[in-house]
Amino acid sequence: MGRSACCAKEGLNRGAWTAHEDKVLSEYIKLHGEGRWRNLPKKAGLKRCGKSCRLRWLNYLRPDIKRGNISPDEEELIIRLHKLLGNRWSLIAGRLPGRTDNEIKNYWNTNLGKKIRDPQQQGSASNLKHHNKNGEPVSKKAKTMEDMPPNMTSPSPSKVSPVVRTKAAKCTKVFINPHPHKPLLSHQHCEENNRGGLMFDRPAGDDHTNNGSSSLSSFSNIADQENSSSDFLVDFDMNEISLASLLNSDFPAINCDNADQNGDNIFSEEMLQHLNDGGHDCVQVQPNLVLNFHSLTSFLDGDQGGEEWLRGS
DNA sequence: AAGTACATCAACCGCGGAGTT
DNA sequence: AAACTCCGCGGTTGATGTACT
Repeated sequence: MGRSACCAKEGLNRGAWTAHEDKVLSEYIKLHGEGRWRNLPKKAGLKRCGKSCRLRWLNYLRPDIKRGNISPDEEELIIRLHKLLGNRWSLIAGRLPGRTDNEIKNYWNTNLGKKIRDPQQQGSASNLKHHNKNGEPVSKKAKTMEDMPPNMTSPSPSKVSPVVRTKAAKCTKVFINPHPHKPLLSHQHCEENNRGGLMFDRPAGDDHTNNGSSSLSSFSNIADQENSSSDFLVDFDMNEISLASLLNSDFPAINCDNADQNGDNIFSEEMLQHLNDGGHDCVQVQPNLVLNFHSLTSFLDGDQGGEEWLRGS
């Protein structure tokens, strides 16, 4: 059936994107929004295929991209979601705000896959890259922020090409917030993307620009504020959702005041029963049902609940 | 210092599904 | 219903960076 041959056209640029191309694409999408990828390059004046533009935007240029280290919580969630979903990277990425399917796929292939295959390796996979001759783990990226160049965008003297190298600065320090309810300048404090901009946490309640991804932003806000803590609570605030919507949602409304401190159950017994009955397209979720991060992973990790739930969708 | 091996990740490729004509 | 277009996904590749010898 009619396959798109856009990438096969001759005369189109391929390979690494230049800063100029990035700028053109970003500005076009800011003005006209995402979508209509096939016609986008022509209208934007880019010599790229639509697919390439889409990929560049989704994986790199999108403003809500979170770059830098995968946190231990994220890592744990990826592992559990992968156990449940397999290589459905886009679904897994949907559960990790700011992360792209490509990034998670790469992270899995380079770190977690090995870790899973070799369960003897304990601890964060990112610390298990290399071993010296004494068998001690040596992180290939074992640079502290002090070691980072002042500006990651500065091309090395030998590289004056306009091609953008899209390496994110990685942070190897862990900040523990002794006051978990105070806003925390967490790991993002030391993240730096290749465009040279430091990413700072937004003040609580600061309604930053979000181009229609409010639920994502809500989740990100909480994640930003309590990122290092594994016990942030996420609160469902909806009356009726479909399974697919739930799976693809980002657990939008946050209400920590109503959090069940035990946080053991994501869903009520009634709801789980409902889910396990199968054949239902929709479930009723009680308002203010409390979800905690570990509960989500526990649920997904369960023998029945998560899998049944997904099968139902 | 140079060469080699390995790790990382952005980008490409091909396919299938959904939507439209 | 068939033909077609567009989009998104997952697998793979290749350029680059880093560690080791």
